[in-house]
Amino acid sequence: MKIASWNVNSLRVRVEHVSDWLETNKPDLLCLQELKMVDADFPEDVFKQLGYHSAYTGQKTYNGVAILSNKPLTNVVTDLPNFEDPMRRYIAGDYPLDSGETLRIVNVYVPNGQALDSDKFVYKRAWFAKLQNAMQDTLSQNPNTVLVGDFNITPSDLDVHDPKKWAGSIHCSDIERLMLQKLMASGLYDTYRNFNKDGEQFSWWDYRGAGYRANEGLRIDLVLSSSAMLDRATASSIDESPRKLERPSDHTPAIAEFDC
DNA sequence: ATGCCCGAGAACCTCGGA
Repeated sequence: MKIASWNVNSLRVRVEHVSDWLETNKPDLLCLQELKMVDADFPEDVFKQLGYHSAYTGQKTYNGVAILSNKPLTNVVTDLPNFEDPMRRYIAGDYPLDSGETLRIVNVYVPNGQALDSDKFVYKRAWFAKLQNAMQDTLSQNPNTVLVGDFNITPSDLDVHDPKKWAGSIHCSDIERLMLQKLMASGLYDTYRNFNKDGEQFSWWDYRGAGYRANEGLRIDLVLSSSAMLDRATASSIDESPRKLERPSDHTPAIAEFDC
């Protein structure tokens, strides 16, 4: 099966890109972030015509996450457990595997944080701490777990186009990388890095300046697999092709494939 | 250079993104 994560930076603007990508790549699960729309505007019918069920939680202007699936999800949760938050950044559900087992899929849009001395960074840390707690529970209850999303953290300098320029900055700071390592220490593995030990590929490029043209990117969109799912992983990649389209999202899909 | 570009929403500018 194929699982992908894509921050679309407005689903209203990108709905054709997403539809085309679904038709070409036929993922079993496509997790979206930054819908930037209320639930009433979600283009459920567009995806239904392509054979996809939709689970989503949106809001006006900002944030918003969705899971498109070729089989309906059950036990959908749209709030990060034990965290009061109007920002729509978390959605999870159970996906039925062919074997009869269940996969718990969790899709997150981690707060950006803006700068290490910002109030928004306080929020990022608090949000992430709750995610870590939630994932410990999720993993203890579901051996087959995959956590995907826009983490707004580069796991290491390999994931940064210019580590010197970004050193200590938001998305690349030691404190954020320790947060991510602590989360992963509960039993989650960077699936892309498992298959690409020293590959330097990015999933986001700034719209500004040379941006994509100069490959000035970061790898911040991740597919994290539980141990049981990593054992069944067969490939992981980043598909740059949507970033080359006209009026693209600044992110492009991160993908993992599993033998189940 | 707290800049560059983009999207949303409300007005032709501000906020947030990363």
